[in-house]
Amino acid sequence: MSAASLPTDLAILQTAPLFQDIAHKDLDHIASLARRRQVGAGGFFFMEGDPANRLLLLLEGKVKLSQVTLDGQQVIMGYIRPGQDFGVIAVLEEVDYPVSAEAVVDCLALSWEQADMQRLMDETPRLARNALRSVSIHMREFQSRIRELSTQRVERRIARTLLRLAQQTGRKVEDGVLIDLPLTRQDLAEMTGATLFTVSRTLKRWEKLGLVRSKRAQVVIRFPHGLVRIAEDFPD
Amino acid sequence: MSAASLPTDLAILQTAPLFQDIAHKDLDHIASLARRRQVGAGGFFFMEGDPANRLLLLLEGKVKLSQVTLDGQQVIMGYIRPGQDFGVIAVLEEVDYPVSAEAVVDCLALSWEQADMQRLMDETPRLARNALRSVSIHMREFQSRIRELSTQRVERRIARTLLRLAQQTGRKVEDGVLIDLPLTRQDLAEMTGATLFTVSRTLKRWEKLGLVRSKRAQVVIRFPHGLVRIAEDFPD
DNA sequence: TGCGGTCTTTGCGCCAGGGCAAAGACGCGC
DNA sequence: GCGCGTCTTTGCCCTGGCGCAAAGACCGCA
Repeated sequence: MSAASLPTDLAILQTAPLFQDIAHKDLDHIASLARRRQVGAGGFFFMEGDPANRLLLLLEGKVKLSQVTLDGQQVIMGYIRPGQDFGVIAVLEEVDYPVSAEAVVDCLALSWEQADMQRLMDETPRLARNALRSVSIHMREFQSRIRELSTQRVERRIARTLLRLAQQTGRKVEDGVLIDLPLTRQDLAEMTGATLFTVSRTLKRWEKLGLVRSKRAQVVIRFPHGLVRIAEDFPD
Repeated sequence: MSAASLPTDLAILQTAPLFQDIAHKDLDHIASLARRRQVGAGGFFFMEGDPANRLLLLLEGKVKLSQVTLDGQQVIMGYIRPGQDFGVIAVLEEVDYPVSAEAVVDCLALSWEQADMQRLMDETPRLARNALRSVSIHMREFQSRIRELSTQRVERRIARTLLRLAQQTGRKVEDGVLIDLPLTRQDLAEMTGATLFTVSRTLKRWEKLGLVRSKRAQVVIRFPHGLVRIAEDFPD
């Protein structure tokens, strides 16, 4: 199951924020401790509530992090793209994953066992600091979402969410920026604290205004400035 | 301005989660690098947007962490109580504090400079891990709030918030649990994503049911179970 | 090429909770 | 003990967005 790292792995490790400024030879050692794991679209790397014992780094694909409420509603906490780490919480003992990690397309990831990663961090303090940065960045984003959910109305939140997604996983296409994820109305609703219906109506309205173009599970932003205007915090 | 650590400081450091499992002599060294800072009620330890260059540990008092939206609305991200750290983000270079830290009563804190704390973490890996845990705990709480804001209605969110506050800063009094903070309706609104008015109406309703007792800037929970019932996630 | 499952749209009704105004109530400082 | 500023309550109106139902649209698969 586990394998010696391939050259490609090392190349990605070098660009991953988690391993920023780590010496080349250390990186080699780190890579040798990793295990590769492939998960098909729809599969899970781990589930909310599982004991957190492995830290992961995505090499290929897209991973959705989400929680489920007791009455079954899903809430999407974010998406992970190649080069990003997830499950960092696994460095701490005695904790469970607070989210589920689902492959939304076919995925490939590296993973490290808790004890190994702890040892690595002890030997390479810079690694610990990088992990702290990774978590802090997520925290910032969560703070923004709390602020938005507390103070802004749905239309604005949807606009902001689309812009954020465009920035993170956007891909230039002929007539705009394609959000390069299978993204249903339902998904958008679960990211914005709205309902599927409201999202659908909102996108339709924007489509008529020429701001976006959308199909089944796909959104293209044609006129980002229009969305920015809607998303702006300024009182108009 | 800076001073040799007092015996009392050491005592608190030993109980602080940030310094859990740190050897006694290391703690001594850590304490010697700390600076003490006193801030009166209403004053600020730092403001949102300031360059984050000091990590703090609260010794006495209560600190409110909040953000302000561009149009001036405040959102409360949480309260810090003695023994807890804040501004941990200051370990990272080139970042600003994402929140403001206001003393809601007279406060006393220790603080460490960025460079010192980085060095300490390099020397004492356990310290880095503790910092990671501190941030992770906040992150969990933020995830909960996002989930709540996305899926639950106001009454429930207020109930949950009161229960959380009671657990964190509650003090047993004759007829229930006093939330030991100056806590206005406005504050509660800023923690729950509601309006001052809705909070006021809700508390009044609960007061009539005998669940709480409240005065100007003060709430006492008289029948926690009642609030729990309201806060439960179960579909009734 | 047709079938079934998933995703999307749209109409209609409804109500939780926001916004505003105005009148208390409290408590601190002088 | 008075006065003022802050906090709280309450009434009234209004609407954004949810809930539901039902009909389409799209896509992959056999």
